[in-house]
Amino acid sequence: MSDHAHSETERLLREARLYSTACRRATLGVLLGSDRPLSQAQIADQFRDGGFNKVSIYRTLASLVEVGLVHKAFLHKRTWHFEAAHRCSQTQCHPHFTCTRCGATFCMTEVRMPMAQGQPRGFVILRQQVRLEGYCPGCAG
Amino acid sequence: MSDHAHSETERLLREARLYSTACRRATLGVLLGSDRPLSQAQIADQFRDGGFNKVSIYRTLASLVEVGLVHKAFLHKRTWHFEAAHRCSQTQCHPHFTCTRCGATFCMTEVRMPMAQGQPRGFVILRQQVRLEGYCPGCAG
DNA sequence: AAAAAAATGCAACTTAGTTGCAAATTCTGC
DNA sequence: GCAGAATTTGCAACTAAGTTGCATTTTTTT
Ligand SMILES: [Mn+2]
Ligand SMILES: [Mn+2]
Ligand SMILES: [Zn+2]
Ligand SMILES: [Zn+2]
Repeated sequence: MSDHAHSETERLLREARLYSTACRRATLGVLLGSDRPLSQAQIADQFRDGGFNKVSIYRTLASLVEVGLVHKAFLHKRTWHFEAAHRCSQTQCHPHFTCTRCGATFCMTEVRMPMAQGQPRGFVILRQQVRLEGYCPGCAG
Repeated sequence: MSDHAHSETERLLREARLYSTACRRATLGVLLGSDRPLSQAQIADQFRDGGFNKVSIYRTLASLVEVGLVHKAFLHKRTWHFEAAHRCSQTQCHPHFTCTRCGATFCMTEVRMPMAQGQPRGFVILRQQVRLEGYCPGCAG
C-alpha cells in the first residue's frame, strides 16, 4: 500500500476508535480500492507476501463492519462479500446485480431505489438492500 | 397433510412436469402453509414421524425452485430460507424484513417496491429482491 | 406386468466461518 | 522512550450447512 493510502486508512481507523493495525489498514485499503464487493478469500489473495491469517481477516472485517466503515454487501452461495461503505447512503447501499448466466456481480451505482413505503404499523425500517438479477452485457447478446 | 392439500400439491407438481412424490408433496405443502420462509431444518421439523432425509429435502427444494414453485427467499447466516412462490410476482417477491435486535424475519407483503430503473446500457434486469432491516414491533418500543 | 426414468437414503465429504488461547502488537500515561 | 494495560493476531481444532456418489426404491410409461 502507498504511504498516502496508509495515512488515509490510518485516519479512518483513528476516527472510528479502532487500533490502527497492519491487517486493518491492508484490508480497508483493498476494499477502498475495489469497485466491487470482495470475499475474505478474494481479499486475502491481494496480499502479496506475508499475508494475514484468515481468522484475522474475518475478525478485521467484523470490526470494520461494526464501526460502519465496511458493509456486508451480500451472500453469494455461502460466502459473504464486503465493500467499503464510501459509496452508500445512511439507509441503503447501491443495488448489486448478479448475472444468472455467468454468475458475475456488479455494483449498480447508477440505479436509484426509493426507500420502501408503507411498512405495517409498529415496524421501523432503518435500511434496505436491493439485489438485481438478469443478464450482464456479455451474456445478454 | 389433508387429502385436499395432497391433491393440490399433486396438481401443482403435475403441471410442473415433476414426479409427484411423498417428499415433494410434503415439502411443498409445508411451504404453502407457511407465512414465512423456512430453512431445510425448519421444514424437516414439521415432518412428525418418518420424516425425510435431509439430502432428499435439499434435492426436493432444488427441483421446486427450478420449476418456479418455490423461491430461495434469502440467506440468513449461512442458511437458505425457502418460500412458496404463490405470493410473488414474475419480477419480484415481497420484501423480507429482519429485526436487527431479535433477529426475527417477516414477509412484508403489504410493501410495494417499484422495479429498479436506469440500469446501465447492456444489462437486462429480470428480477429484484429487497431486504429490509430495522426494529420489529416487539423491539421498537 | 415389465422396462425406463427419476427420486430417495445413507455415509462420507467439503468448506466458509467460528472459537479458545497463548503470543505479539498497539496504545496510554509517565 | 518505557512499563503496563488493552487489544489484536496466529494457530489448531472445531462447527454445521450444504454436496456428492452410489445402491435401492418409487414413480411413470408402454
Ligand atoms: Mn454499502
Ligand atoms: Mn418469493
Ligand atoms: Zn453474465
Ligand atoms: Zn425484533
